[in-house]
Amino acid sequence: MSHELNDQELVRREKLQKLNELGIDAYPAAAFEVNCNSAQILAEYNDEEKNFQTVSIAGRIMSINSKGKVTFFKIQDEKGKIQLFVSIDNVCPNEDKTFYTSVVTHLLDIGDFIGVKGEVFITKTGETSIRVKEMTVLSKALRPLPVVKVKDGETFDAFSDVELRSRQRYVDLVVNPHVRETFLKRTKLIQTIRNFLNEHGAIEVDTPVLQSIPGGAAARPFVTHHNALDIPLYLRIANELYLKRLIVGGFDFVYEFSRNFRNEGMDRTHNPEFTVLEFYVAYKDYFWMMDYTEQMMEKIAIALHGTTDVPLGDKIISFKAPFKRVAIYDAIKEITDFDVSEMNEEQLRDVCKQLRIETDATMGKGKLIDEIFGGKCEGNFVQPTFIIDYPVELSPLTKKHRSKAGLVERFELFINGKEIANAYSELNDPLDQRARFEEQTKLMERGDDEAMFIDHDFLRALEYGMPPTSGIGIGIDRLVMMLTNQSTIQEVLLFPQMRPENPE
RNA sequence: GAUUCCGUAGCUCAGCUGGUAGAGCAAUACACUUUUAAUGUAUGGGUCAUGGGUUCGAUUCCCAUCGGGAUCACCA
Repeated sequence: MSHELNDQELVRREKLQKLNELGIDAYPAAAFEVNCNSAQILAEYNDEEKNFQTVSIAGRIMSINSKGKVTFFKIQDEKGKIQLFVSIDNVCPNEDKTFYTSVVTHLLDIGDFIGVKGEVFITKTGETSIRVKEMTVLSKALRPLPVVKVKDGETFDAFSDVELRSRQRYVDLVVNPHVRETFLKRTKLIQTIRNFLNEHGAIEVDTPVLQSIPGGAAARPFVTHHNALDIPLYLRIANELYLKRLIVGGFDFVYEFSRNFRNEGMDRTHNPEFTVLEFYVAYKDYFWMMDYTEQMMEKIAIALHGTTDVPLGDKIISFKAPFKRVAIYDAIKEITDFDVSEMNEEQLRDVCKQLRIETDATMGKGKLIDEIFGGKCEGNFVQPTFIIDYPVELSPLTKKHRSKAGLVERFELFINGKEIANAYSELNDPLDQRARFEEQTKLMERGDDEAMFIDHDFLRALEYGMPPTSGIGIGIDRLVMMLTNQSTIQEVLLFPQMRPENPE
């Protein structure tokens, strides 16, 4: 990709040339030994003890403020920023002052990486700084970085264009500390979950991303083709059926952070590829899973915020366990005043009409209930709430309710009106599972393009016997959104999907 | 997919009812040995997203295309 160079880019290339002429390699091969970082110095420097007198530190130049024979730089390393004090006499102790008058004052730019050695001190204005004795060019930047300035907490000229920020996340991360914070929190969230699961004996596994039957969920898959086998393959929409096969195989507690792919619309809460944590635990039911999920959520909130009260927009979300548990029929009754628990398909259609919910002929009883709940109810559950006991039609992989006819042992966790997790007492009766798949086939014939495919190998596995098991899928991207106070998914994905840029 | 708004310098933005563009930061040059949104003086930088149309003349009005945001629909 080439583009016409603007004036600033031309100047930087000339500077690179001049560095070369001075015998300075702007992209040296040798490692630069670092012995501390900016945050350490700022936190631990003691002006009386005079520690940090032989620091070696590296980073990117974020500002240059030349005052003649003295120049101040701010460099940024992974932990933050620190000021450098570079004076002509410190950096050029001998007769030859070329390094200062050419390199320091003319050939370095905002964005360049440098390494410095020197001693820490406090300037007249009270800023902890490094008095530089040696300076090494580590990498010359050929494009100008956006310059964001901050004073008294107010930000000037913020790099804020969403498209630029998403396409050039590397720039976004360099100049926007809050963006970096968000992604560090994402990592911490995933680590917290992984530790939590591992502490309880869970085994992390990898299952196929390329599947010949895209199962475990209802969604349109991406299709690809395998040349050697000459068969279509699908990018997974879920990994559920594979994890259950592992339960059959005798792993009693398995989990996977699964990148799933769905060929559907994109908006502020949907990206074509997204991350779901699924885990399955043998000999447990959905009640156990609710308890476990609460504990996990509470732990995550504390890990990221130090407290269970987490700000989200103008609300505070309390992740303090236990969470409220509401049966879906009770939720619908409470909010819409309709008792749909005994209704048939026709009556449900009538309710939808009264609630002004659009329906079509392909929708069965379960789907209609789902539409009512999704359209009128789910937005009401701002504080973490388990919605439980769904109609069987909606849940082809879920065990029938132990006491309530027509329902299954399923819950979804809602936070801020959004579905965060979906969990079941897993269906392990192979005959029932076969019947449910056949129901799905009927729905498919009726025109429901979200109905599930039959996976015969999965049925075979169940026929060998799967212990009673509870499993859950948790939308990690959305959970990160909740815990980092972000309203769009692209703010929690390092590289959200975008249309390709026009070739130049 | 539908509706709507947006696209001007490296970044953030002005540009009223049509007369080929401005600011701050960044950049260049000079001055300044403790600055901190440093300061002062001077200077350069733009096919106004792209392609058509209307017009004597379009950054401005109209149409199309490309890219993005928001809202809605579907999905997690």
